[in-house]
Amino acid sequence: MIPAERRDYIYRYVHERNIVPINELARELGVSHMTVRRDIQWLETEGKVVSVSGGVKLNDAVKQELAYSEKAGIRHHNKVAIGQAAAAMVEDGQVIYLDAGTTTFEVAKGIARKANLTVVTNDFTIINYLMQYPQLTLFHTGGLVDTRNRSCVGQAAASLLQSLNLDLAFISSSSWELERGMSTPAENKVMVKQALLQVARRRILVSDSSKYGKYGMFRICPLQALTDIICDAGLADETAEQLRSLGLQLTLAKPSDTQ
Amino acid sequence: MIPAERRDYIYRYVHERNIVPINELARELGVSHMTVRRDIQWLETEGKVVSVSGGVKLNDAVKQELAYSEKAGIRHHNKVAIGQAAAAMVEDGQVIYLDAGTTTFEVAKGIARKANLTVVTNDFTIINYLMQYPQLTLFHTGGLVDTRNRSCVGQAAASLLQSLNLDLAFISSSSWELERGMSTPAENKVMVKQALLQVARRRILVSDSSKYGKYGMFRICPLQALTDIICDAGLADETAEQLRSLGLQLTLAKPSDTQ
DNA sequence: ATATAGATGTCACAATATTTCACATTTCAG
DNA sequence: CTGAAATGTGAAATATTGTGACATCTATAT
Repeated sequence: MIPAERRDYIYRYVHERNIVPINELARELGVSHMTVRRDIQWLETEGKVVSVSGGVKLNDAVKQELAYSEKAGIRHHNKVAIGQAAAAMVEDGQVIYLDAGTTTFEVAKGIARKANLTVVTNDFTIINYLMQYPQLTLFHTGGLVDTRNRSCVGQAAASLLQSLNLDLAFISSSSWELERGMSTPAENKVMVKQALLQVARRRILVSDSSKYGKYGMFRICPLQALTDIICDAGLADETAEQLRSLGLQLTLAKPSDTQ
Repeated sequence: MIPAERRDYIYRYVHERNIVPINELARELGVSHMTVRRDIQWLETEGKVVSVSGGVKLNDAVKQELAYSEKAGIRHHNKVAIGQAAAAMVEDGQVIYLDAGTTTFEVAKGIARKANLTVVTNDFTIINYLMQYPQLTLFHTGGLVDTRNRSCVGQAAASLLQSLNLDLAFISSSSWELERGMSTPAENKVMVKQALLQVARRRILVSDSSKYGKYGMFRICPLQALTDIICDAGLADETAEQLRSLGLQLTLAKPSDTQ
């Protein structure tokens, strides 16, 4: 059985069963779990399937909301550390923005119990979570709903932001790099992030090191447009040096007492 | 059984029984109560389920602001009926607005499977629910978050609405009356509803008869500013007559054969 | 009100299980 | 035979789960 056949088989199998454990696929196909994993990775980049702990799941349009939660597991330690470092920057009485994403969700967890904060976000999961804390003043940007990311994008979201003054903006990014700056594969996120750069006093990229060096089709800004970057310790020393020489305040967050 | 399977199982199980004790789930699944709790937490952040003391509950009719007497009793049947009558008005390709509230949530359920619709709302529970249906184009108004109602209010929400053209606006109200018109106890809801009246071609009040005759401190509009009213059969004949004589299209929805 | 028991919920940590990563091995096409 | 692609292996990194200690809530009796 050649790889393409096997992937096809997996895809059909998952279609029938909705959720299938990796072990079952490996046994069924008579290959090692690694082969199954690599096949799943392939199918995942095509968006046909989502991997979950222990197995794989259909990416039925109906179940797309899960894309968010699946991502939550990946590089989780680093995200938590970044979130904590970010939360430590926040002071009483400030107005802060949290961009859509799982890393910023960790920031949200870190600031939830602070007093006197105003939090603006375009993310529904974050709003949902923060609504539990009645001492916070919350603001949602609104706009066109991006189901995959459970957030709002587009002109309407950007307009609302432009009418605000923000102390801190925690900006997420799936791709950033020295030469090409911050970029995204989705056009309608561009204007939201650009609006942020205009209205926030301090503009803080929160992104784990696995995103460094990637780039998407749409360019948002050069890295100099930011004031701070919070990343995990996985960033190359050389890169860290270069970022600092651009005048950026770089924080490398270490997962606390991890074993 | 892998985690994703188990969560799926729990979700479906809760769907059948509505409320399920944690112990029962743990026994049924052969895992510890901690695992069940963590699964429930997961489902909860997705808004699929709500945890209650000792167990977990379906999040279909989630509405904190309402007492359960209203949620569970006869009123609920009326809301469902109103929702269905409202959904029947919606045609392919339209742009519709759903106001925050439990009655409009019933409208959302009724329209979820239609094609080619654009739905605008200020309600987070509704957006959350409708995100499951990828064929819909969704828009959220954004604005200041009203935690109690899980929705957005205030100037920012109103501004966004003013930049739209709506075919149908389904408006909820906790108090309406011939003389005093539609009113609300919360000031920052006023401008949202007034913006709707300006931009929607057809302005439809969806409200059960128990709200008729009440009034709140802030006046929104006289009833003539509306074009339609959908209510349940509990409205007095005389009142119905009067409303119709104002030129309003009045629909009295009857709960379908359900007991 | 206060005390108490029993149920329920939270937390930290150890025990398992899964996933990732680097690299050795195999397969296949030319 | 050779190089590239595909696969398997096992150790290390991460995630998930169960356990038990402890906190909190609820109802009842004093």
